[in-house]
Amino acid sequence: MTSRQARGLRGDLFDPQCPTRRLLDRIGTKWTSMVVKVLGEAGSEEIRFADLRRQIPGVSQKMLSVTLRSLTRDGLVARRVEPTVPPKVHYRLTDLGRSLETPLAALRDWAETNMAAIDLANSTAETDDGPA
Amino acid sequence: MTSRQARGLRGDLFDPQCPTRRLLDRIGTKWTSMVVKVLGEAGSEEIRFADLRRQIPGVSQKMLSVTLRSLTRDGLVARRVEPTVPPKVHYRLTDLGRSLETPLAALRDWAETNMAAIDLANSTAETDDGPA
DNA sequence: CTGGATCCGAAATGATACTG
DNA sequence: CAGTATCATTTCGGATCCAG
Repeated sequence: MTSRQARGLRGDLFDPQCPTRRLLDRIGTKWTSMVVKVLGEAGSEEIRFADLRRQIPGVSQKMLSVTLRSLTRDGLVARRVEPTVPPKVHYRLTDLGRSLETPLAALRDWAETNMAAIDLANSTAETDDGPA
Repeated sequence: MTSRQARGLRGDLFDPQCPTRRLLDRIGTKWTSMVVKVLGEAGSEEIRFADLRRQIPGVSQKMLSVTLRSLTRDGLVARRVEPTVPPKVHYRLTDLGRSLETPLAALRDWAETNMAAIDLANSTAETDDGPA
């Protein structure tokens, strides 16, 4: 291992170990932000696998499973199994997961405010009919 | 090619009102956040392609080009060409791009604060043994 | 110097079937 | 119901070559 971390590399977005880069790698995956959002809106209430899937249209069983396992491993989501037949598995955000909601909400807010501008920029670039 | 625009038949067709997903698609790509950060730290100063590349260790010429083109098309980055020989191309954040810095900084702050907890959760889960 | 075009391998995603 | 395994497809990222 390098000693770069010990050098106080916190802001170094360029290091593969940079926390921001790694965080973006995680929440940048297709379904993660949606899962966090759905679980976040549920507050401290738990949601079952099937319900979660129903609330995230388009997600496959596999990808939801993969996403949840990743989030659980990261300590952002808590998983509780009811050993019944058939089994029921409940998910909820941990405190750590809930703490992510604030910056994620800021990003969401920015997105909702500015995606229209981005779309406009895209359509403008396509037609290239900017002001003469 | 319109790789991002021409795909809307499956992924986000059901979710046209969630721009967050699309934003994360963009800033989640490997080099975007780095480019935004470098350009952001430069303030309103422009940075040339080669300088940008030098400040982002590991980025290939192609990916920097692709990333910049994407950001430019999105209206987050402004591109100015000096028609000299050899040509010089300068980049800087637009106002829209700079506005993204705030939520991005919030995310960065969260990452720097909490990635250690995520790493801890991971190592705990891996051994499933827990520290005695 | 800039950056587009193309080929290739790796990783993410998705569809389907199967297990406990 | 929840989750895994397998296979096919798509996308991403990197290397290289080529053009203005």
